[in-house]
Amino acid sequence: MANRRGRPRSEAVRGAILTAAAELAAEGGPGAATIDAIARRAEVSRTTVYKWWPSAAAIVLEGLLESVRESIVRPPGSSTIEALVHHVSALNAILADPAVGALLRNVIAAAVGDPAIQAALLTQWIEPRRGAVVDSLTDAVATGELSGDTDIEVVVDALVSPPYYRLVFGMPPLSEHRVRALVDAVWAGCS
Amino acid sequence: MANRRGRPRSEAVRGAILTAAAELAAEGGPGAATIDAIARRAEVSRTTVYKWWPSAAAIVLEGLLESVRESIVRPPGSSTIEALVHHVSALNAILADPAVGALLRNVIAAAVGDPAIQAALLTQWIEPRRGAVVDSLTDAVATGELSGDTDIEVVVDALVSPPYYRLVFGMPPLSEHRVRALVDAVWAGCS
Amino acid sequence: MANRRGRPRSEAVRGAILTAAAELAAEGGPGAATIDAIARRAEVSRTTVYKWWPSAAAIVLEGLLESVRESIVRPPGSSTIEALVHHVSALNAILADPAVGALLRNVIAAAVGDPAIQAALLTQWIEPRRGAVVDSLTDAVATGELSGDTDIEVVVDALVSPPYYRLVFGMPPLSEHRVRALVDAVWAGCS
Amino acid sequence: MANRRGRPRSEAVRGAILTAAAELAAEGGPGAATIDAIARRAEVSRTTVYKWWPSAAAIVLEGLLESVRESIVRPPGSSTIEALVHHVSALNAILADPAVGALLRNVIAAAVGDPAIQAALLTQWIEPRRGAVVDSLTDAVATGELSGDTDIEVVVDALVSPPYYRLVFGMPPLSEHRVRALVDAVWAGCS
DNA sequence: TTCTAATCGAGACGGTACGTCAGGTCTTCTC
DNA sequence: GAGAAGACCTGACGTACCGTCTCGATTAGAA
Repeated sequence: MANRRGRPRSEAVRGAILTAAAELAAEGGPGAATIDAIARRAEVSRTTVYKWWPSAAAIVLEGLLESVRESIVRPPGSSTIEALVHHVSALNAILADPAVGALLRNVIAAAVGDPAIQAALLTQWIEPRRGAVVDSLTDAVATGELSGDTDIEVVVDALVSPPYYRLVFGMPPLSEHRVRALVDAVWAGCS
Repeated sequence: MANRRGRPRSEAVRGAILTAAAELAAEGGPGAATIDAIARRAEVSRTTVYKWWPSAAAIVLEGLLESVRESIVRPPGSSTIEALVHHVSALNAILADPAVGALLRNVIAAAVGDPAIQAALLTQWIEPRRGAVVDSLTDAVATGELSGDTDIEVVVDALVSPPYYRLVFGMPPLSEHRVRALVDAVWAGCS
Repeated sequence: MANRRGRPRSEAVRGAILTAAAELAAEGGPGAATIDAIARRAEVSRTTVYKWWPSAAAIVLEGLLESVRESIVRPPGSSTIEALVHHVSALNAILADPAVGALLRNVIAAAVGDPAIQAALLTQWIEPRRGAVVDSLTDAVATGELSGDTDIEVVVDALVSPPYYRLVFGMPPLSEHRVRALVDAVWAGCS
Repeated sequence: MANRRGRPRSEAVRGAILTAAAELAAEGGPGAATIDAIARRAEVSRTTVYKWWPSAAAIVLEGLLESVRESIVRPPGSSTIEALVHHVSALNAILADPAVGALLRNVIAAAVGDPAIQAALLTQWIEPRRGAVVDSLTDAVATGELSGDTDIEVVVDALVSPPYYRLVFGMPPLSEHRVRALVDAVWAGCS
């Protein structure tokens, strides 16, 4: 396997940029996380930033995805309803976290009007998470827990959209108790 | 009756600005609806725009609110479930409308990082609509259709957030049939 | 003689405007004496100002001319040299006065690039004063005090330009003693 | 020898800006030489102009100083009076030149109300020129040509201020013959 | 070791939009 | 008809950030 020639990319620089972007986005909103400001805070040349990312939002998104890489695991040996509660609860906790929530809001704002961010957000954030819920529900249909003519997409929507909705509009996040109530109601309604 | 002094505000100018902002936001996203561009398209002086609105997003929001002023009416003589279907269906239709949906996405993006827009969006758009649903559900509790310990906020969230979720992330809107399935499931789950 | 119709022009308004303009010009230089600022300080409508003067500099000039209307009188029974000293000394005193000097500097700055101000400044300020000196020198030629081939314009220039020069470039004004030395030298040189 | 890092400053850009400013100031007066107009005519970005100069007048002044860098040389082997005639004549010629005269008028106008321009004008234009005349006169005192109690400042004022005076008030410039007469008269008056 | 290719840093430059200010014009009402 | 009040347009202001560019300095593997 051939090693590249030339000076290798500095991991320290990459990390400093991701950190700086995350801090700025969390503190001052999308207006603060400009490429200029990121470069200044990371003590890095603007040129270097432009070399690796196309926009400030792309940096924030990359940091966001890196910080929440795990967490789509279904607890082994759990019932369907428990798996759903687990998933929605975890999602809700992530979005309610002030740091992560602020980052995601910034990325969502940037996705409007930047198709690249939009696509990355969809394929790298939304779809994996939906997929996990879809899997749980598909299993439930297979075992007969759920009727075969259940519209799974609708159920997923009802389960996962409330946390996003509250985040996006700046409403207080759902409590653990309400998450439980939400999943119970939806589950009861379709089983 | 006291007549105002000075030259009266031109309604033509206001209309041209709202229209221009709506067109730009629908066409090119939040990046396109700058105050400069709005003033140019409306053939109006930039200073005039600044005199009446604090930001481009405020213009878009005002136009949006003006264009969907009605539409929170509960059809008379309807059952609770019918009223809910009516409401969610209407909401979904509004958000699925390419023009209105694009405008709202822009406003949502602007609300991140602009507390004034955020507050206006919440009090003038979100809350009235939630209120209508809350009313229907409160009536249902009063008539015994719904159990007294139902958490109404949770039910509202489950009903109204999916259309926003799909709009925000650029997913295809819910079909009429799926709206019906959503309301049925949630209703069944909590009654 | 028929009286004019309509409301007569308010003398109070005119005075307030002239005063405000003079104060602003003296305090903050030409940048401060804008029509907006003058109208604000005089507590007068901008429209009214525009109705009577074409520019801020015109107001300052009018106030300036009004404040130094007299002062071109030759002391009776004086010799030519005494008359010259009197004139240059008076001119120097006027220009050295902080208030008047500041106003004149403003008007001079405005005259560059405003032909109307330029013409008014020349005919209403410069020429009357030069005329007085020219008269004294012409008399001196007539009485034989001065040679007939003296170039009077040159002598006038040498006498009156230093105070303006020092005002325009912000140099300290001539002392009374130096004014005397100046007139003596020029007089000695041409007689 | 240390080489500079970064992209070197474009001399072409600097020259284009100075030229454009000079042309605009000469043509249209101080109102025409705005930074916007200069940038447009020089086909240069406005931000670049702001990077190097604080105001339009500073550009005009820099161009002016550059265009008349030489010209304070005393002709070798000349008598004092010849040196004075040479200097005043050269000064008068410069100020009478339509291009240079217009530029200087603009700068003078800008110096009122801009202390930085005022100071630069004084130290970089006025004082070097006065200094040359002062030197000639000091020499003359040393050689006994001039009395020791001559007030040199006064003599300098009498010699150099007339050309400025005529320029500033838009009067026709002195002819060569009148310059000679001026220097002769002042010299005769103090020797 | 030297060459070579890449990263990284510094800074100039052309742009676009920002929000503000002043100059003017016009319209309406009041004295 | 004078004056007040205020809407509107024009155009320049100075700033911030964008993205591109041209350099020099640094750091490695490859020749």
